[in-house]
Amino acid sequence: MKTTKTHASLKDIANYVGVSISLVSFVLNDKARQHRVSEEMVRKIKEAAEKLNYQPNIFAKSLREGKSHVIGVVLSDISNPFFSSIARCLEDEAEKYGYSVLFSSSDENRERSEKQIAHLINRGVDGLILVPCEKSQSTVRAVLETGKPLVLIDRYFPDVHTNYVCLNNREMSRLATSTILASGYSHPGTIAYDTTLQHMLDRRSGYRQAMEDAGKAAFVSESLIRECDLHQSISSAIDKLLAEGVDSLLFATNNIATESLMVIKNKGINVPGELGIIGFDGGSAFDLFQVPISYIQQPVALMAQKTVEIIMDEILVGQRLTHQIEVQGTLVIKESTKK
Amino acid sequence: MKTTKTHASLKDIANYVGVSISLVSFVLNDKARQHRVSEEMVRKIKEAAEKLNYQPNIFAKSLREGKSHVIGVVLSDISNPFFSSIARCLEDEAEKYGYSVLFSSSDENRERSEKQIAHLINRGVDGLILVPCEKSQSTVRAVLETGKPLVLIDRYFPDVHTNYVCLNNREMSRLATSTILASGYSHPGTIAYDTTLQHMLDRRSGYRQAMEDAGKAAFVSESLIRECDLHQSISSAIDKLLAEGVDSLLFATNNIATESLMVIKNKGINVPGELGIIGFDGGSAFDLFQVPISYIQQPVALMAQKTVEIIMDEILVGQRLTHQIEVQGTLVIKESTKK
DNA sequence: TTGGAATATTAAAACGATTTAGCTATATTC
DNA sequence: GAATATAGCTAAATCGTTTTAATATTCCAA
Repeated sequence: MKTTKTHASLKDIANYVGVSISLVSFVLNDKARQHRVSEEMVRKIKEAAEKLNYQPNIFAKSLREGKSHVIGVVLSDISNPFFSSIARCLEDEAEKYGYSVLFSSSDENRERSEKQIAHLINRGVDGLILVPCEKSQSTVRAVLETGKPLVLIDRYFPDVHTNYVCLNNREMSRLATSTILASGYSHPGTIAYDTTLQHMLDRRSGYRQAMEDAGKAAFVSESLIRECDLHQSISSAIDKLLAEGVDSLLFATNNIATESLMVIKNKGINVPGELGIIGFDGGSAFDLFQVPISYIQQPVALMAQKTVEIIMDEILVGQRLTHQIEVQGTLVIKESTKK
Repeated sequence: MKTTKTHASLKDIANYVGVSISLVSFVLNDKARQHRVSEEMVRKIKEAAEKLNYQPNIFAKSLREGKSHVIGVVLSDISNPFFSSIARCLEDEAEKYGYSVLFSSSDENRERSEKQIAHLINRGVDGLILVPCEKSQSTVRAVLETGKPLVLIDRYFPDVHTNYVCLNNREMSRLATSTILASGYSHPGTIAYDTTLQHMLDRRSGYRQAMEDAGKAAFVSESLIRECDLHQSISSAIDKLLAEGVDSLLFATNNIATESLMVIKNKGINVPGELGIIGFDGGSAFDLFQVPISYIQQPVALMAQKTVEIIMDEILVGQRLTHQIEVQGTLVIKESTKK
């Protein structure tokens, strides 16, 4: 017959064996030697723990240590393939340290993200991993002030001194653009988000850099779009760019790429003949297009690994060096850029 | 100057105002009236709490109440679009109750999922939402025995009496198949996973039902594949089905569909002319194919809502009725089935 | 003037684990 | 034989809440 009592506690074991709670605690925390517990007692207590199926109460432990063994993560939207793959990798990495991960989706909304961060901190997370949204410098600074370990991922603020892990966005964008040029497209354009977020600025500036390097500074054709009504905006952005004589496009994110490809397909534009294309982030979707799409690949697993490494260092060791890591992307060339 | 002390406690407020801890607790938990705390005292305490920026310590609270206000979720793989969209909806629903969600990806591996479940229970989650993997009836039963609120989602076991929320798989599959037939395809086949999981059996049996109803029981062409080496298996599965004279296909999951479309594209097969197609679950990917793909749409948000509703009922009210919910899918017809 | 309500507040136990300081014996040293 | 180590164990505080039972004060009726 099962009682309502959920689990055996140290006390239960202590009573069962007929010793004090302290002794049981010592033994089960591998401090038996340190506290000179006799061999026989160790055996007895371990047996009892086994028999009573002892599981330490995590609430009590957390209360005592002031640690939850949970990391909080706020990202844009976990249903976005790029972020869900990051999520998966973060989960796997954290597990290696015995840590769990609590996710929140901010939808790029600053207020929402602030609430979520506050909520996570109240939840007692031991550290925070953030994909910060636009103009959230003050939010990030506020987190820094709490002293909670913090790592930004995918994005960073040049004017906020924090840990971060992100792609070498500028360089990858430059490389992609110069690759397009080298493939024989003379007028590449780009579509990016209309945001002040640094990773986006970097992706745009990489494009411009390549154009300058090619002596084409005069022909820089960028379309910036807001995230709302994405489909609508993309459609008119593409119209505009084509009217300007663009013969190839670099898409700054996977969402932009997906929407754009839809529009391009509907317009019946031929890729790569009429239009060359490079996207950010791969994904099976891009291989289903009329022709496989070239793309800039982000080493998501590595990014997650570095991120968790940094945060665990701070949590466990109390390390306080600032790590700012730029990981290298890979340009994956497929059919969409072969004129 | 900031002290290392993280946060103000009830004690700090009590000292500040010069009253007992109990009083502060009453006031801050809105039990002032019930405990006849004077108006003035309520004001003073609330002010002090505000001033000291009081945040209740969740560990202490959890230890006391035996509740964590966290729900654990074990699903196949959070980086799979279907599950990440479920994840997102679960997150949103749970938030309405002030609950957070802890995700784990089992990779359809039973042992892995068992560890994760144990880990989540140790973490003190108040309930579990599971996408159970094959042959994990005993695991599910074990969870039931702990008394933890439990809801299965997407899948269920006919021989285990649990809460679950899933699609009317059989009916949707039947409808999809009969729609294919009605569109003029005479020899539909299906590709599904080689598993004993009920949702997959249902999807297959729906197909067979439709074939029977159409008097075509004789021509039932199913290819079952294992999840490993998905791409390879799919390729040969399609070869086999085509050799059998299949002129249209129903894919039992989004992963199967994605892989299959890739193969079909590479083989240069014309859709819908040579081959009609219906998939499970939509996704922007399917719209990038040569022709938009018809698909069975699952009401993911509704499923998540029902799931969380059931589990919160058990957690908060202690309700112990068993809810077994089948939600209705929608057949979305696009070009891929228009012969 | 004594007893009983009603009001306003507090003390203390409990949740379960960790850890410091302390208490017995017995063993060792000079 | 007295002083001191040492081995083996326990008591009790602590983390921050919640909640029950108790206390103290006032007020009113009998």
